[in-house]
Amino acid sequence: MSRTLPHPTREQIELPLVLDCLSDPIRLAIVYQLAQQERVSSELRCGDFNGLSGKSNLTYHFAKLRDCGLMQTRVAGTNRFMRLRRDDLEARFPGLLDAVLKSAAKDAEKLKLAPVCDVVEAG
Amino acid sequence: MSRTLPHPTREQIELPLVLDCLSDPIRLAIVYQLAQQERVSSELRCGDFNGLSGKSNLTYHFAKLRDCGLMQTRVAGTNRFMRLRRDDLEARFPGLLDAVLKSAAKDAEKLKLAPVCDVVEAG
DNA sequence: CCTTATGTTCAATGATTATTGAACTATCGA
DNA sequence: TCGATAGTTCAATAATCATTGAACATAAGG
Repeated sequence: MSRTLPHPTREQIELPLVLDCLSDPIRLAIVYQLAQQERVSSELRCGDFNGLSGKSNLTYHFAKLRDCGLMQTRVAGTNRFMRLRRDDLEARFPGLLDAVLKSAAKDAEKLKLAPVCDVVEAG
Repeated sequence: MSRTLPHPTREQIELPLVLDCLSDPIRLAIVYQLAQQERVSSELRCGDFNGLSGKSNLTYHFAKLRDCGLMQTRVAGTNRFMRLRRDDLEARFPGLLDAVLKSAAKDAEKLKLAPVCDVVEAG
């Protein structure tokens, strides 16, 4: 059916919604994992997050992340590819996403985040 | 009544709780106003926030802000003085509070935050 | 003492939230 | 065409949330 999903424009991204989205452990883990993977590929499929929760629950969280402007979803066949809206976030709220990701990285264990590799680099 | 209120230690401050606290417009306004005032005085009374909501609702939000470690409450007579736990936040999540405050400042109008130099003394 | 000003506690309410599973749609590959 | 794969939709649930007002507690000041 619809090949494109609704996303807010850069200007429509709002701080309380972004913070609320990031305050949920599952959504934070999604964003974190997305950020981790960015160097390899800017996109991940829904299925790459199946370890975090059930599929229908993930659909729910993906919608929230998309609605608040944190990530963009691209439909390709039966797959949905998602990426962080880094530039939009940075333009809108400079330094915010990095600060959150760095904070999350500090508590990676406690937050049960993907222990893949280091997300932070020295400034 | 107990003269001291319970606060989490620096190490007990957790990212999701902090983000969730900051995601509420009223609480964000409280934190913002507290940050604005910091150069003049590090503390504000509960009553200084009466413009944001009713007293009992503010008590509720103050408790959330205190419980998550964002602010500290000091009891003095019939007054409660509150301040931002800037150093603890900075130690725990470097750059996070500043990024949020800067982001909030960008949307000050939209978020109906107190104008910079305008500290209301009604009465 | 009494009054006033400060802020809390409590109960009730309506709204939102995260989660689950079953049923469903749509696409790809053999 | 058939069957497997990827993900959504829907309804139901339990939990938490923000908000309100009334009643309460405490301290300061006359």
